Amino acid sequence: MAEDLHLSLRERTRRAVQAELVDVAQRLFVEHGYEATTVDSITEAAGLSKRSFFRYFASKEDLVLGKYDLLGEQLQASLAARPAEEPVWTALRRMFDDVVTYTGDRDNSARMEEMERIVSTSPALNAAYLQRLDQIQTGIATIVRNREAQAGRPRASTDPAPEAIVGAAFACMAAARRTATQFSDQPLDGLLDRAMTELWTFDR
Amino acid sequence: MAEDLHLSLRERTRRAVQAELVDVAQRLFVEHGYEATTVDSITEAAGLSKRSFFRYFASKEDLVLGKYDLLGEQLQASLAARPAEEPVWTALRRMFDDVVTYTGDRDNSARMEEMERIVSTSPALNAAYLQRLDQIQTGIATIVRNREAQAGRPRASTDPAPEAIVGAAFACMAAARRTATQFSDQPLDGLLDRAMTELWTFDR
DNA sequence: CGCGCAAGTGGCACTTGGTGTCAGATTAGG
DNA sequence: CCTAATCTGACACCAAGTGCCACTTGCGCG
Repeated sequence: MAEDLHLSLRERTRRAVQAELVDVAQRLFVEHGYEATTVDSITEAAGLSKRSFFRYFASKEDLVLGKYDLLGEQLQASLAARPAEEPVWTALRRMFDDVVTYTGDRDNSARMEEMERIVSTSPALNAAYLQRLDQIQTGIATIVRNREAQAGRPRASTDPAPEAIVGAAFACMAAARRTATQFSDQPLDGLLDRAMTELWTFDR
Repeated sequence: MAEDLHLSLRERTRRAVQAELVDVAQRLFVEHGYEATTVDSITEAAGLSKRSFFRYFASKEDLVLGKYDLLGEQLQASLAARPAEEPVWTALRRMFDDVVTYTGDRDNSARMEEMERIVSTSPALNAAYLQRLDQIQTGIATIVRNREAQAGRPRASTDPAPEAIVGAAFACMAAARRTATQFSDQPLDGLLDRAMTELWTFDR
């Protein structure tokens, strides 16, 4: 990792410990399941106290879902970088490109799938996951509002449309992801394209 | 309540106790907040043991969110009752009519709003709420699949569109609800109509 | 009517996630 | 090298659940 040379020793060790904890925990989760793996057993396996564990992660969930905070910022940045005159739906589709290529990457996909199975297995984790997705959507929606204003189509604050279309885009993503995990031969980008295109072909 | 005369005494007392617990708990939640209200304080105020509380509700969350299970079945029934030749989007809009009129009812709206504020205030509750919504959507999506097949447009199981459109409809509902709670003068049905109509007017 | 069984209840101990506190070790930086 | 900020482990503590057991209460049945 060459991207954190500028960080202090403390920060580097902190990240190293954090990564190690995620690694150890993930192994245990795969072996025994999320709920059955106690924080104590993780700390024991990693060789630090329970109290210190909660200094690295706010909660057991946070250890699994922490990366999604980063994802949110990444998506926001991607959308903000899109040209203002681009249609909203297209911009949202392009915004997803990062995560699509990331999950398509062979190196990460194995770990990712494991984690995904763990998340979808545990009700508590799944709930927390949906919560984070919801927060991300809220952030994206305000960017869409800005875009609309910038493109000469200002939206009243009583107009639910921006939140609605962002929610629709994420719904397409969720549907595509679920289908992709169920039928592992289907590539995610194709499914996402399909979902986001077919949505408009429904008759109403 | 005249609808449970046929139930046994045990079942009736059970429901009565359950309702009473919800009532007592809600009062405490409003006064002190959800997290700050312990199960012990609820059981103390209601006059039964903690152990029995968990025989009435699987969890503290369940006390607040239990009714959403009912809502899910209700929505499924509403959608299933819609004529098969009706466009999907229209059917989904009509499906929401029940919940719209229910929340518009002056009697329930006060309690409902309180509960909604409690749910949106507590992260844990909010997460569990989203989880339940997600499950409801999954159920609705299979019904949409059946409808499509029945209307002579069978969908392959690798087609993410049904989940996507259901998710889009629920996204509109969520956006409308949020706007409605923020601007209390705006009626929910109008906002929902607006969200579900405007969604298609976005250029792409 | 009363008897026996199923179901409901309370009390208690226990597990697990998570927090407050404090005293001691470690590190940064002048 | 010394001091102040930071990190750590240990311990006590709280709240949400669960398992277990003894006890009571309502229900069906002869």
